[in-house]
Amino acid sequence: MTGEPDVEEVEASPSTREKILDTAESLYARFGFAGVGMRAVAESVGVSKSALFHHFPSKRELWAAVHERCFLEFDARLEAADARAHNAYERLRLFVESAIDALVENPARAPLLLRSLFEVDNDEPADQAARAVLQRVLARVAAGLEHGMASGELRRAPVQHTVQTLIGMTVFHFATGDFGEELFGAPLYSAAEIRRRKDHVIDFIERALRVTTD
Amino acid sequence: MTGEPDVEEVEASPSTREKILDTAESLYARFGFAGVGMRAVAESVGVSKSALFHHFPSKRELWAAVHERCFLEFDARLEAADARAHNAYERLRLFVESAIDALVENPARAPLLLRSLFEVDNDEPADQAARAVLQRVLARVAAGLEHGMASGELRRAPVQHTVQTLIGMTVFHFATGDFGEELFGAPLYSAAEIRRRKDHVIDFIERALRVTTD
DNA sequence: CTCCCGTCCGACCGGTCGGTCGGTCCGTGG
DNA sequence: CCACGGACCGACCGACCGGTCGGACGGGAG
Repeated sequence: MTGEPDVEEVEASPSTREKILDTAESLYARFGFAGVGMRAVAESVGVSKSALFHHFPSKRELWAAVHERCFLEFDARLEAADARAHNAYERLRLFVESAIDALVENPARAPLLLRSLFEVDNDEPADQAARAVLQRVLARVAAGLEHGMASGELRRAPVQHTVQTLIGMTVFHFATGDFGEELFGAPLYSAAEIRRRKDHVIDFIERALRVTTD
Repeated sequence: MTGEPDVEEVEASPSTREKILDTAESLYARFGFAGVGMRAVAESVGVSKSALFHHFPSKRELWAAVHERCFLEFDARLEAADARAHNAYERLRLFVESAIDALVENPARAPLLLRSLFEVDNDEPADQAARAVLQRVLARVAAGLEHGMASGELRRAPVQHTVQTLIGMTVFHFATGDFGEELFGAPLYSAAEIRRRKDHVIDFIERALRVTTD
């Protein structure tokens, strides 16, 4: 239980395993856990189903691995933003910008993250590690908000509700792929539309949360 | 009363069909289309699978019927709110309150609505009717925002982005069932937490969108 | 009474699901 | 040279999938 025989990533075959994760990521993002069979993943990667089970012991663990990798990337972005910020409001702004950057860099991430937030896969032991990373990400955002409110830089508001609102404004928006494009009549992930989303979110949270001292 | 003109629904068997819709609604909300088999629905309702196919010709049409019923209820709420409002900001506030009321009345509605917004089931002919109702709901919200901005009651902002934000603040929040309760440490659907959510959303949109004339 | 029709059922169909198994191929170390 | 182990494959398993079919049951109309 403490430490597995083989150390972390052996990195012996970066190709196949990573390709499986990439492929499964986009498939799970589009169709969800139940909507994607191991055969579909294998065929899409270009390997046999047996090879897939050679790299991941079960479907659930593949799902969990995909999520954990996604959350880790997300966490790294927010951590960098955290360190770069000089005050609470700037931290909040950087959180939003880098979260959207991370979401936009890989269009599968938003739907994937959204699914993990509202689908009832929890209490699954295989997902535990990924859940832990996700909790870390959310705790970082909550801590940023709490600190800003305590110091008077941000308006006092229920922290968890604000976290939920921030997720809704960022993750949800970029998760509405086809529907969103139909609503906007333009590609959701174009540079112009991304910039507009960032500006809108930042404008919203500035008016709603920032305490103007000048 | 003897020979009634059977224009309305025959309503001969309100029991079974409605029970199927209710059961399928909560199952689809939790596990999605691919995650719920017809056997599971039938067993949960307490009828045979054949009876299920007697009332709905296919799984896809059951899915569509569940969604259409949900969206129609939603649309009725927003229509009532629309008629009750005396100005643009009050309309917006009533939209939020009645949307949350509709979401809270049946905990399956938020996840169901969320799924239909970001899952790629569109271009399915069976879902067309439900999609149309959904479009009507969104058009109503967009029209309310546009009218308010044109009359100067609301701050100018990209309408579609604001619609997305409103959905994110309401639907997404109540769709995060288990996860949300874990985050809040309290039942998401308790009266107190619902009130808090309403207050938070209304506070947010007031600061971000309302033009104060006084 | 018979006939019909809506409601519901058990049994069954071809196909797909996650997962297993035996075995092949190949690079590496002794 | 051979032995070994990781990567990979085709064939297969029982369970389950959406959907069909023939018939049972019961109440209302002729």
